[in-house]
Amino acid sequence: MDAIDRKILAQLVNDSALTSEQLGARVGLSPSAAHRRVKALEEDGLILGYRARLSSAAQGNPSTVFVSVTLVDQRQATMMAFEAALARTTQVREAHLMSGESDYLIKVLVRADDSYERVHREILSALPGVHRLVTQFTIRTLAAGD
Amino acid sequence: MDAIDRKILAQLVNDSALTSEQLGARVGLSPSAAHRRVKALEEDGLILGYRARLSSAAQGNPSTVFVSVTLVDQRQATMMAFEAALARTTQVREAHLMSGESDYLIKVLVRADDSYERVHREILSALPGVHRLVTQFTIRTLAAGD
DNA sequence: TTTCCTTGGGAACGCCAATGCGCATCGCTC
DNA sequence: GAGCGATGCGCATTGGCGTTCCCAAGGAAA
Repeated sequence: MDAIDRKILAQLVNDSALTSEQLGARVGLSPSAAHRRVKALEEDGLILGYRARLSSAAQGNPSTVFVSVTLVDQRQATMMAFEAALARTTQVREAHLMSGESDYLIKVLVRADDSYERVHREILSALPGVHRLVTQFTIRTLAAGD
Repeated sequence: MDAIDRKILAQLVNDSALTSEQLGARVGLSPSAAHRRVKALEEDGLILGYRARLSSAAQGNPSTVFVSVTLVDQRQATMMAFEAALARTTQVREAHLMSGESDYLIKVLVRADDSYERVHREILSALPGVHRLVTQFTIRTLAAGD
């Protein structure tokens, strides 16, 4: 991990469809050297994989909702069951165990052809161990991060 | 946009390094047909691009912090200046204009070799138009979403 | 100084992306 | 119901790029 590796990672985070030739030109390396670096970064586990970035339309023009979740208790079994159920939902895109008032902060994407009322009732309220849900609606998202 | 296109998008979101042959096999199409579909999805703007997914180590083993931001006022100039400054930071990975108490909810990644105290003092507090910052720390992140 | 190790560039090889072609299917029109 | 255009498939081909080889250059250790 030197300066060139960091430049390579920065480039590939922006656009992983670059050819080795283009990548090499941007970081000051020959195509073969750049390619070798990338392969090494993959094998070292620094690059986990590659994924397509979808337009908002391709995701159903979703709106983002943040929900603070409080569980009925903080026993390990309760938390594990809750987290396992979370992983099976498709709407929950992020989940963080939080310090402070509530237990979890989750980010939920609600498709435009769906309703938050339904998601709240059928999905979120149905999660095991949920005691309280506090919803924060977003008006506009600036940087999605993904 | 039919069922096959949706399957293709689902595959490429998970792994965009698939060859056309692999992709075709997974969605029930020949390599050439799968390739044509992908190109069409790109040209229609449904696929915005491709990016590498980095390991936590490659990002400096960061911890996630959510910050609720209240601005001094909600004049358009104030909000635009704040948002423009946000876009220039590297630590802020997500930003949402929110309904309710505070104006923005932002997700901040703090590298393990950095300190939130410094980020709070030198970066967040320095953003233009900031009136109040309320920080929520994460203990553990389950699904990063990106 | 010699040797080894790392990392670079250049070139050959093989695979896959990219495209043209023919054909099947579907839907519209007469 | 027959004809026709459009759409989208699979197959085959080509060319570009990923992949891997080899060799050279530089630095560190002996």
